Amino acid sequence: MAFTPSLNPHVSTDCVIFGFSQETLRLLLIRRNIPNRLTDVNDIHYALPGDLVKDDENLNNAANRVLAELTGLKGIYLTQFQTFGDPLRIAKAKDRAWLESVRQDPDARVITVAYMALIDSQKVVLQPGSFSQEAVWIPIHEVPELAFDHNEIYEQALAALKERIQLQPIGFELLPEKFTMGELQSLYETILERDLDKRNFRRKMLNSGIISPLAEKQIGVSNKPARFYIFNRDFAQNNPSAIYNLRMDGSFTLFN
Amino acid sequence: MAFTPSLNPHVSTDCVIFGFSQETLRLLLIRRNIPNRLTDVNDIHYALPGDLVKDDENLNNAANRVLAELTGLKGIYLTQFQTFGDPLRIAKAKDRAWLESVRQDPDARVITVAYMALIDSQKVVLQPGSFSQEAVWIPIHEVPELAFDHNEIYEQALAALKERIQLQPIGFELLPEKFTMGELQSLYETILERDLDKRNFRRKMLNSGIISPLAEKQIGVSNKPARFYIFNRDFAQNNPSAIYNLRMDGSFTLFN
DNA sequence: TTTATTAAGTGTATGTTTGACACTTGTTGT
DNA sequence: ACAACAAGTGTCAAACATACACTTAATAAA
Repeated sequence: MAFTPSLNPHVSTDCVIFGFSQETLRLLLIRRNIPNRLTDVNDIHYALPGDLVKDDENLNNAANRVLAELTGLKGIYLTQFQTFGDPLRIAKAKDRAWLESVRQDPDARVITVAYMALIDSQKVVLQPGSFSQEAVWIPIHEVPELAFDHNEIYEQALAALKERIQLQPIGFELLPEKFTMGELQSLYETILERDLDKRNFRRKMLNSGIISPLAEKQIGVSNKPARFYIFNRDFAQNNPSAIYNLRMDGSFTLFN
Repeated sequence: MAFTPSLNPHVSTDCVIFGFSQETLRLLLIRRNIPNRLTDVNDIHYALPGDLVKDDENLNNAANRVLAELTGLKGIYLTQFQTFGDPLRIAKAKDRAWLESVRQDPDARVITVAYMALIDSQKVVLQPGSFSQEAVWIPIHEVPELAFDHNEIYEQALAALKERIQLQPIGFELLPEKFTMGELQSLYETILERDLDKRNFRRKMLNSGIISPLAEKQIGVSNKPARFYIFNRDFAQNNPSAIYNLRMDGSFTLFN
């Protein structure tokens, strides 16, 4: 029986992984050193971490596998946000030489399911990369030109993050267990790209019940030590919109 | 050169198409009459409309094509909301007999990019179906058991609709050009599954600037005729959160 | 022609939340 | 001691949310 080769596309996942440190939102990227045949100088290629989805693997598992291989972490906040499938999204790639060196068919169509991950970057010990790969944290305002359509994917992820943080208490995923009010506010200000009033922010957060103060305070800082707080994960799950001042009838308000 | 058959999955789009008529939110489904080999009685199978993505087609185009073939409509509100890719989502299908009758490899993996469409159901003249297919509007509370994992997809779509209508002025996509305040409120009440106060609803909608009153009123109704309003599409695009009482600093409130 | 029925349309008073704003506190470093 | 630094705190006015009931305009029925 004649077998007609399948024209089915490949399916991959790409992970847009956000971290937050030193008052800066950062992106975890893969860096490759690739010899450029023309210039004989090593080009540096950055890309979102990702991989083909395996035959027996569902999409979430594929994304979790990519994340775990890279960071060694499991149980991270990871959510699908959009699927990209332009027929030419791979063929249009600028680093075509590299593509040809890596794949049998550089023109093959690849549809990618993009995920957004939020991690406490302090937890991450970047894993030694397979191949000549290396993972690096890049501040979001310094993201270079990426492979394929990864710049677009990243931009969509950032937009999705900005939107979702206004609806769900996901900011805490980017902070350590114990955090100060200042860190929390700085995180929100960074993502939302605007200043928030310290007293109003504090009032809303505390009134919401979504965080609890600890007795513990900072030590060794050369100013008044800040109190630590923890995120009430259970409370948040039972009161999905708590931080947004949920009213009795379901409406709510966002932060000022 | 030996050719290894590709194990790549198929990729399809499925469309969850919502309409609103007679105070009821409805779903546009495909109905097939399939002879059941065992019972020799025709089974009725319902499914979400969908199709494989063609080689040269991007995902949005594929979804738009499915929608246009079914309804004859273009330029409809259509948005990707989630991708489903469990390896067994097709193989687990209950109507396996049908699957075997239709496809070479009933076990082949299919990853589907699900879209949500909102249409003014008055505009739709359902197209004569190809094959023994027929499109039908089913009230959302009467949705039967669907093919594959389509019940799950539909439920996710409904949840996404409920969430998005609280953030974006998309409800108008389900209404005719000219609508009454009562129709609009009824639509919101249906989707949000709760009653809204007539006076407060009216005040918020009008203050928002997102709709404008027309001189025209209902005729032939056996009660005080309602005024018609139109959706200010341009205004809404320039003021994305207008209906939610956007404050000067970006925060907003939802309907009460 | 009167009366009933139906849904549209309208205003106000009270409580809550927001938004704007500046000084004091507690720690380390000099 | 004191300088530097970020943490932490309270109030008032304006805007908004919530709750609530009667009048109006059309047709249908008597």
